[in-house]
Amino acid sequence: MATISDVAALAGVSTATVSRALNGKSTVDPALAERVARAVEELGYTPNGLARSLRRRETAVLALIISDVENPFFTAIARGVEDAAQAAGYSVMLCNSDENTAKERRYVEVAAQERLAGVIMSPTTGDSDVRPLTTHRTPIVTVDRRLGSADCDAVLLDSRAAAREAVRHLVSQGYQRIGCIAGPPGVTTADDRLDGYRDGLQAAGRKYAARLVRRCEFRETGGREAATQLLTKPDPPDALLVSSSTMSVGVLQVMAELGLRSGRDVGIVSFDDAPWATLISPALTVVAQPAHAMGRLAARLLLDRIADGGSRATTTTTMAAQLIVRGSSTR
Amino acid sequence: MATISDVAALAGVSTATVSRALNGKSTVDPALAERVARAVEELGYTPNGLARSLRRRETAVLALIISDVENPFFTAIARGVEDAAQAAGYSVMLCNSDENTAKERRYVEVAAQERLAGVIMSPTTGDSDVRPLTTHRTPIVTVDRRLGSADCDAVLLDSRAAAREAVRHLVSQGYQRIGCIAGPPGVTTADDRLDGYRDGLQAAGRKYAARLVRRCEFRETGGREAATQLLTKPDPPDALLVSSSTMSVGVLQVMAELGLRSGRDVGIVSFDDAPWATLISPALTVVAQPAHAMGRLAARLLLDRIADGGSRATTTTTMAAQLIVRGSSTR
DNA sequence: AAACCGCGGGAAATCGATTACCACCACGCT
DNA sequence: AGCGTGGTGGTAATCGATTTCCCGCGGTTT
Repeated sequence: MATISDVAALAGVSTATVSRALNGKSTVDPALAERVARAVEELGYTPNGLARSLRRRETAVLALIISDVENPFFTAIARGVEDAAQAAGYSVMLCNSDENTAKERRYVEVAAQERLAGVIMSPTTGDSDVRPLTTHRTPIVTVDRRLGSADCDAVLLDSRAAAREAVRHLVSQGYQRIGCIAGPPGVTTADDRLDGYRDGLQAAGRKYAARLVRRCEFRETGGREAATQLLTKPDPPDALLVSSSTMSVGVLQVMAELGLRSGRDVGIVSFDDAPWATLISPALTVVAQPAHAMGRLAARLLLDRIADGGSRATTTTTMAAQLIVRGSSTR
Repeated sequence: MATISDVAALAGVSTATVSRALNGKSTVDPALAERVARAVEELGYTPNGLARSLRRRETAVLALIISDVENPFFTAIARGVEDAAQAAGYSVMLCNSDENTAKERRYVEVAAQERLAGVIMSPTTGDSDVRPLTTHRTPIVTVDRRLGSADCDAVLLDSRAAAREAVRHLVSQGYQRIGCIAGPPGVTTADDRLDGYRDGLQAAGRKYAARLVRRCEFRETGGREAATQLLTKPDPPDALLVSSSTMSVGVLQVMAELGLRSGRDVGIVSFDDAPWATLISPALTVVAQPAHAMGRLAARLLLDRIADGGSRATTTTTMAAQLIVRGSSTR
């Protein structure tokens, strides 16, 4: 509860001197600095960050708005962001939009109101509203997904190429009816992966069939529903490209319930390399994404932009995914 | 960039009226309110949250300081906290201390400086330093772990009883040399689980043997190291109680490499019910923790305390874990 | 008719820091 | 001796909201 005036009074100096002593901007007589330090110690003084930020018109806090804290892909991004931010002396406020446009919107508003230094986000849809941020010229970097409505740096994965590559692999393994479980329409990665899936089929001279495709949430329950629909009808797919590891949990559960073995009965390739991918049998073939690196890069781009005041032209960085072939996609 | 004065000027009223119109505290002439609303719209005005919080001496933001964002147990807690906080109109700043006392300390300082409304934390050690918060009377609730140094609400799991129960189960299945992989000394859950393990052995008339116990980080690599040490020596344990699902990933990897099958060769019981627990074969026996409920309760307790100004006596809530027996702990 | 009340709204104080500006002093140079 | 000059440190303005205090006005009470 002590303020800078209390410290100044106790040390017998002005508030200006206390401020200078604590921030080391200008030179202060060592004797006075010592008195200030003792007063600070004695009062247990902590500067009021709100007052400081208000006056300085800046904060050392970033927001990271992700769409699902329980998805390991996003938490890996969060780690990357945090590592880079911490190194630069910034703190990270992690916000979970839960794939919910309203919650996302709320966090965008909070970030704007609290005048945070910048925002990294994976937008729930391509046209999420970020106007509260743009009007304040708060720098934005998107990660994993694109934002159509604002011109900002983006760190993406080449989802389309990765999906194409995955299909090519499944074709090469002799699977005939390759299906796809994709994310919800409007989410850029979901659309991109579906496009890549079609590319892959086309490249192999196969026809696209809507009955082999389902779109659902990027969650375990989404994977369950989609897999149930696809695998319990006549003439089911004999291979599936699944768009996230969270979905794959649901897919694999359904397969176990139906007595289907991955690889032999249904070839599976999943996006995201999960820690458990090698614990199951057969091990899961995955499209590994460099999530940590993506987060780190996004944070660096944001910090750059904060530093240079947004003069630099916006960039889009596309990183490559890596197909790791394991047992679930080989007969 | 517009301020309340700009709005006031455009609407032709005083800043006081603008403030009153926007916050609806006192009655304002509908005609003036309308003019204000139009001016706000036209300027794209967003109130400056820093100035507001400074004046009001309060924020609608909580901090949640957890020790590992990549641990699903903690992200489930985060979900619970967020659900309760959102419902009450609060935002959550999620901070990852990474089991690192220095990072934790930093976030504690940031929370104190930013005058956040309250803090929920799982302290990295029992005597983490939270003085910056206590001097400001910022309410604290600990979750999952206790804090020796401050008197605050706590939401815990009865780790000791759960560990005892797990050992009892392993004994009943006929395992003879039951080992334990526990977390680092000083972390309350780690110590509690180890105590429960000893209780369980004692209750079964078994002797505690240090060579069957390893302490390591709550991570995959920790689990790998501990399992490697325990399982590659002569007279290895024929069952293991593992203190987290993250550790179990490492343990199961090592077992696969050594050609050991869980259940038959080495009985395994792990804390935390992971989504992949039923995907592996045999399925993993777990001590399920009500993480989401723990988070929700912690947030409610904190919000109560914020509301009533900290008059209520502190409480400690201990929740029960549930042993879910699957194949990894039966022969 | 005087006194009183309630209410809407403006002027200015306030929250707690940082910082622009200025006064002062000691020192060195011409 | 007189005059910059550079280093210190105090006074007060400032950031952008909220809130206290007070004034004026219309209506009611006595």
